[in-house]
Amino acid sequence: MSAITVLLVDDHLVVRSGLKALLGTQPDIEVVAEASSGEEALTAMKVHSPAVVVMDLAMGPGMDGIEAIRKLRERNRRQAVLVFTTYDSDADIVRAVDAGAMGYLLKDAAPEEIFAAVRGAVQGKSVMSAPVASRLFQQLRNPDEVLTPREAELLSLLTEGLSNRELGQRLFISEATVKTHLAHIYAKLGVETRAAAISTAIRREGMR
Amino acid sequence: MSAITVLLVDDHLVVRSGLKALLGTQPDIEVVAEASSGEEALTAMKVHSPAVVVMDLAMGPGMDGIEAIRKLRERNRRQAVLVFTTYDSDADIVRAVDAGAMGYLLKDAAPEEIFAAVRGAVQGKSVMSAPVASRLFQQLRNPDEVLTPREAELLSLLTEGLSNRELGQRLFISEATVKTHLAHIYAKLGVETRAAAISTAIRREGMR
DNA sequence: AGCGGGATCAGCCAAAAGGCTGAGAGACCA
DNA sequence: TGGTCTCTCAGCCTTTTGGCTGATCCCGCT
Repeated sequence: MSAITVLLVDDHLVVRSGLKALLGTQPDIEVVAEASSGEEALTAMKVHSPAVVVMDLAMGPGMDGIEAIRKLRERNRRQAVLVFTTYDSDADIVRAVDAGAMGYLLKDAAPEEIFAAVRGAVQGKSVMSAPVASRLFQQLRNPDEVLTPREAELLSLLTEGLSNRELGQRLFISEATVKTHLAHIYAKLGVETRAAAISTAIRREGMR
Repeated sequence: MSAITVLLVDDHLVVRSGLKALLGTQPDIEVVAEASSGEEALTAMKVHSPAVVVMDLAMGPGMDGIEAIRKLRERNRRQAVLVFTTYDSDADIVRAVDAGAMGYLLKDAAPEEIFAAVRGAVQGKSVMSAPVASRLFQQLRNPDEVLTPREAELLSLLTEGLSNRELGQRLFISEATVKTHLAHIYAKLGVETRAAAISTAIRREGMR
């Protein structure tokens, strides 16, 4: 039987090289192409039609990983896309799965985990790293932690370093209301201070 | 002439694997050991005495990269340490150089750049990626805005959302001293509040 | 009609943060 | 030796933030 063909997409040559070396040790897996951007990935896809695409989410300027996944899936739904990234950001996980990713692996995953994910992907199985899975479950169990649109808006401004007064002026609400929203946001994020809120917002929601 | 011996330190197996594959293509460079944490690096150092250490700064829990560099240099100043990391954070650059790093490369560096850095390091030459160098130059032009190593360290912890008290405990200094440092940091960053400091630090320094 | 969630606001109080001035110890350098 | 820089600390005062309770309004759903 023929080997599983794989396309690697990552803007870091070192990471591609490492993945290629790791996957190359498996006789039933073959890396047939590499790409360093979303655009390149789409081209390589047409040329090689790999069975599985292993892709980093963060890819410098240009098309980001999520968008690339969506476009790949639009063109050919048979291809399985595995996300392979450094951070287990809540927002990214949700967006990636929503865009059609079959699996979500972290870069510190064990080689066996990566091999299993690639093999599973071609069979339509979904594989994800333990930390990623636990985050998803936690979100499903605690819908209470989902921010309302207004709260999200406020949090977004908060990450720009505004004071309560400034937030109020920007959103045309009183400082008291700002404080109420903030209290709710802190509770949902599980933090006590605005500094921690900013920090976790940027880290876990990918806000910039 | 014998090959340049190298120790790789990175918590991601994939990255180590990739670096090893890349460096392995060069006849005059030999990867003699790998480590996935600062602690492991110190041990590997004693056993193998490599000429060059290539190390990631961000390494999960435990000893961070900066601390590892400092300890490595304490034990043997002949070893050249090259930082090999994803982000070109101002604060990290200052701290790494202060700790004794010989070079600072980004993970999207070209292979030739990496080879040149390794070869340069054993000859005492300092090599850094273009974005890193330009940051340093910019800082040299505006010395007033350059954070001291201690300030950079504090700012780094600040972005994690700690309070003044926590910062003091973490750094073994009084809260008064923390406030003094913060005042200086705010002045240098051109902000008035800690929230704004965190925000600009993360945006402009690529901190995570 | 009633109920719940979201958004809005107020007041009170304690804790945290920030602005200011001053100052000592140690390192480094001219 | 003197000057400069960095790191350290203290006290005082104002502003900001956070925790708490309670309240009104609107909207959508039952």
